[in-house]
Amino acid sequence: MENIKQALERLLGDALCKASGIEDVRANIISSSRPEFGDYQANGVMSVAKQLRRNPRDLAAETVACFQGDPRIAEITVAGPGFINIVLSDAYLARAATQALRVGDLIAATEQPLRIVVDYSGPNLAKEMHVGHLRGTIIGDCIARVLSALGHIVIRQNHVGDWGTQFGMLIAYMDSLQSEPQTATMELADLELFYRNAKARFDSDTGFAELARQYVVRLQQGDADCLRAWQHFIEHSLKHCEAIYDKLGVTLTSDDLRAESYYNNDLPLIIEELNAQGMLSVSDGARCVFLEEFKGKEGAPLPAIVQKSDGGFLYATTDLAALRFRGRTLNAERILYVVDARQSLHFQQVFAIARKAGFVPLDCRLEHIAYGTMMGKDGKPFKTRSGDTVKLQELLDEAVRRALNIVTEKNPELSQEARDRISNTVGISAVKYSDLSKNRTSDYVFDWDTMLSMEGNTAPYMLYAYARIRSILRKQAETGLACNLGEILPGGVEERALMVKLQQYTETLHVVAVDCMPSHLCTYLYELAGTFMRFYEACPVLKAEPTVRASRLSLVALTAEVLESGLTLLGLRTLESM
RNA sequence: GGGGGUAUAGCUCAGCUGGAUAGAGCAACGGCCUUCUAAGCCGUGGGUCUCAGGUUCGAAUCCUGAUACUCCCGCCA
Repeated sequence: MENIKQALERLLGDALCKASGIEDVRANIISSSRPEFGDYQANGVMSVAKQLRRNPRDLAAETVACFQGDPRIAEITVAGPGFINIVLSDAYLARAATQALRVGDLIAATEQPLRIVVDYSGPNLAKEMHVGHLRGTIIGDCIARVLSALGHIVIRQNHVGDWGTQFGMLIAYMDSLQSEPQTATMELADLELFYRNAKARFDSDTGFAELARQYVVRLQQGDADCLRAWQHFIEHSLKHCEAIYDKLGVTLTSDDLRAESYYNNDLPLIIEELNAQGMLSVSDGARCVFLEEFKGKEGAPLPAIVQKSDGGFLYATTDLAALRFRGRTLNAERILYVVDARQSLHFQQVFAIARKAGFVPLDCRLEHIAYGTMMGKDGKPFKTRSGDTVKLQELLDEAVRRALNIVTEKNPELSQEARDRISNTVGISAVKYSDLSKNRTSDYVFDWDTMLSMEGNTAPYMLYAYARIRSILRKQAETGLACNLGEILPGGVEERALMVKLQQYTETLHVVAVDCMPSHLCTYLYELAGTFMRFYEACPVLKAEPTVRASRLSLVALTAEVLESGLTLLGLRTLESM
């Protein structure tokens, strides 16, 4: 269904076409930059006027004259050098809010549902998840939730790293501990330690290193003992991931797993197909694909290596196999790779090769949803003092601990159980929000205080707004007085502002679905919460006279629904009280 | 050497793709709890949008150049 922004774009676009005599011009509608300019403004007239060398104010006036009128619009005026300012009618806003509350469909589904593969999280199972895995996991999860809510068919793919040389080393090490099972179990409990110990042994003990290499070969040849050991290790490591997903509230399940090893048998076929199409070249013994659009130094062609000189395959090969699977078997129409921005060249190459080789249909959209690198406070790539990464588990524990301190300070009367429950939600939400609210594409500075801050533009602010709302509705229920929810009436400025904001929820989600920027949803929800807070300060609900009370209660109920929906799409849990 | 990215308030970041007086939060200062949760609300101060040019009615946004930081560039993922 068309939202108001789309409707304005269409109506004023038509008017602008008539006034200018040009087909296909955009009215360029945005929500107004300042409240005195109305609710929406059209910025498109001026660029068209420029094109036609016409006076922009005259063209704006003509556009308004050509505008056929619409009951949803109360006022439409030309302003400044050629802006068109639009004020929505109070009656329409109240009616739209009433309708949304009554029917409960806050989100207008897309008119063109697509099969969309979202590849995200993809941790390396050789190690424990660290803070660097946070972004991809929660951004991907948010995007998947939003696309799904808009009616797309979303296929989540967790492309975990479970294959390659390091696994030979790890299972060789695990076997070497077989004689002391207790040590093995203990070390496996701390994957990071296990990896470090294995690596140390690998680096210092040449005999062990040789053994590890043999394990890799045996593993790839399908040796049953090796596979069993590998399976054991993978299952163990996956439990770590699942514990994190569970704690984070990420929707990924074991059904979404499609590990690197899944494509193992496809890898030789990829080489064959590329070869059959004449796309392969051999350079220094390695099999490469050279594409014209990628140039290295002095215009020299830039290779993408798909098979090493020793016959081994590389991650480009695996990614090609995954693309082929997604294109041909999953029948994806859009494929999103939520992966670190540093891999952008890699994906450009892989996408180009896959297209040329016909692994994916021509009209399949391939997008690298790149996110920025995590930096230290010094502006250099992030490392702790000891040179390690911060485990994701540690970050989440610290977040919950800090939240508990705050909860205890603010609400000492609450039971231990209640404080634990609240601090768990507040702490985890704060971590997720502080990441989601930043521009996905920029690098970001990892800092405990920023990451775990709970004031201002943070998840706790929005959870607090939500809890206040629930509290009003609870109090109303406690009075035992009947109050018919449903009819929302035009009200004062704060109520009006809230209604305007509420009906912008759908248009926000459509933007997020296109650009895959969860930060836009964060900004919207933050503004919605702020708008509600101002309404809350200015407009008594329960103490208002009956007609106004019923209307305000309905508005409050609708705000609760939108906030709850939006926070859920961000992947945050809500609280009834805090 | 080639290519990509970033540079906005003391700090962390927005800025809807060229629009109106560049916005938030934190930090600082001041005001608001006998009224639905003060994790809140209102107000004050804080800016050469890295620098230098250019394009035009109009630039933080586009183009050119410079500087700083960062990432990637044939057998790791």
